[in-house]
Parts: sequence; C-alpha cells; structure tokens
Amino acid sequence: MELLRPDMFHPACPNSVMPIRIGDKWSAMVVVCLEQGPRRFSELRVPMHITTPKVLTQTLRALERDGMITRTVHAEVPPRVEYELTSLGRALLDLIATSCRWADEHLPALLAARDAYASRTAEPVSLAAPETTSPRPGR
Amino acid sequence: MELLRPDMFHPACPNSVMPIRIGDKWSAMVVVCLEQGPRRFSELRVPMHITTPKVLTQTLRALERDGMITRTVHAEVPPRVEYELTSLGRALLDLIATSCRWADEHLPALLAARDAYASRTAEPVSLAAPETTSPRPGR
DNA sequence: CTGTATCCTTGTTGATACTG
DNA sequence: CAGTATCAACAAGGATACAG
Repeated sequence: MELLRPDMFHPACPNSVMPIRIGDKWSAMVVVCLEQGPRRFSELRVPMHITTPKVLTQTLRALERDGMITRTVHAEVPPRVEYELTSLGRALLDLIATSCRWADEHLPALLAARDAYASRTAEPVSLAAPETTSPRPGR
Repeated sequence: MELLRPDMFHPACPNSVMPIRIGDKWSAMVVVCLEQGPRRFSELRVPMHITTPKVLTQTLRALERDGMITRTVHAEVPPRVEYELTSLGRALLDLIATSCRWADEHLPALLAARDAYASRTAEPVSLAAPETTSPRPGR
C-alpha cells in the first residue's frame, strides 16, 4: 500500500483524491483469505498459487507494517506462525467488498469497451466524420 | 486497470475477490480531474505535475480503451483535443470517492501502525514474552 | 498544442537455492 | 514449517529530443 504525496495535487484539482493505493499483486487477496479467521503461512501460500515464499513474505510484512494483520509465533516444533486480520484489516475488507460489487456491476461494460476499442484500432476506418471520437493514425 | 485472472483463486478461497486493480499512478487522479467537465491535454498535464507528455498519453489511452473517457479531436488550428468522462467513468468516480472516505477515516491508524512497526524493528527489544506478536531477528 | 520515439533508471515479481 | 539470500526477467515511470 503506497502513499501518494499531497504535493502531487495542484490547488486547481480537487484535493480529495485517493491518497493510498493497494498497489501490489497479492495484498487484497491475502486480506480476503484471512476473512474467515487466522491462517498459517502455508495455508496462504499453497491455495493462493503463490509460487515462491519470498513474495508471500513481502506481502505479509507490508500488511503487518500497515497494521492490517498481526503475526503470531507459537513456540512449538515444528514452528507455527499465524496471521490474523486486525480491526483495520477488517475495515479494508469492507472497501474490497465495495470494489468487488463495483466490478460485478461494471466489468461487462469495461470489457465491451475494450473489444470496441480493439476493433476501432485494428482496421483504420476511412469514413469517419470530423469532430468525432478518436481516429488516430494507426500503429 | 489490470484484470486479475480468475485462475489465481483457489476454490478454498472466497471467490469474490477484487478482480480489477487501478494499478497505475495517475488514472484515478485523471478521472477526478475530469469530474467537473471536459479538459484538454494541457489542462491535465500542467496542473497535475505530470512532467512528461508520454506518461499522460499512456494514462489517457488506457482510460479510453477501458471506456472511462472519450477523446474528441476538434478540427482547428492549433489543435484542440478534449477528454471527457463517460457514464462508466462517472461510475468509477463513485468508487474513488468511497476509497477517499475510507482513507480519510483509516489513514491515521495506518500511519500509527507504521510508526509502531518502525519503533519495534529499530530496537531489538529483549523482554518480549513468548506467544506474542512479531519478535523477529532484526535486519 | 498534442502528441511520438528512444533511452534509461527503478521497482516489482519470480526462480532457485539454502537455513533455523 | 517458515522463512532468507541472491539473481534474473520484466514492466512502469521518467528524461530528452523531435514531429504533425
């Protein structure tokens, strides 16, 4: 989760711009996988198809640093480490759910737009009227 | 906006995971800057502190491809190109606003967690009890 | 004014191997 | 089991120069 610097915003722009970004590949999915309760390292790595432990470690460390999860080491052999959502992590869960609902609702339109765009850029149509949308020189 | 592949999700994991990601640095800000109406290329580049036109072009092309904005070329000299939100782009505006509200509410807690984490990892405290959170070997 | 074309630096992700 | 260390591949972001 990366913080965007306020100095990137000009006074002319609305200043209530999303100041953070869940910028990495796995964070949101890890949070969702912790929804039902604490999970061990392997219980996250294997089912999520994360091939290497390094990537999962990075993700978990970042989430722990930002107060989204706790990391608990149990003094046993073999070692057992459990990760669990904090209240802040559960709050993030709400935001993720909202994003999911948005995607459920609007993803079809987005995909349709991509198809249309691909069709438009594939063939350089010659009968476009001026003052209209996007007839650019083809690549 | 990057699509996450469904095959990354295991049946054991909840399947309603956020399938898209506003993964780039400028998209959300461009969308917000278009909230009040159409804007020209320079009206976006200059106030947003985007140093190079290439980056803005990439961002605008991606948003156009995904159906979030339209690009209109006016047949004038000097050339005038205006970008405007579509209904889908306005829908995204709602999601961004929700994310902003989340950040307003929870960013202090996140920053506090970062401070606490930095303090924890800076000094290798020696009086930690077992079965507790995160005493790792320091780096 | 509105871009495009290269080049370069950096950050992110992943592969492989090894450790307490 | 739960990681760490190192290296390699790739993509994103930006600097600079140039064009329609």
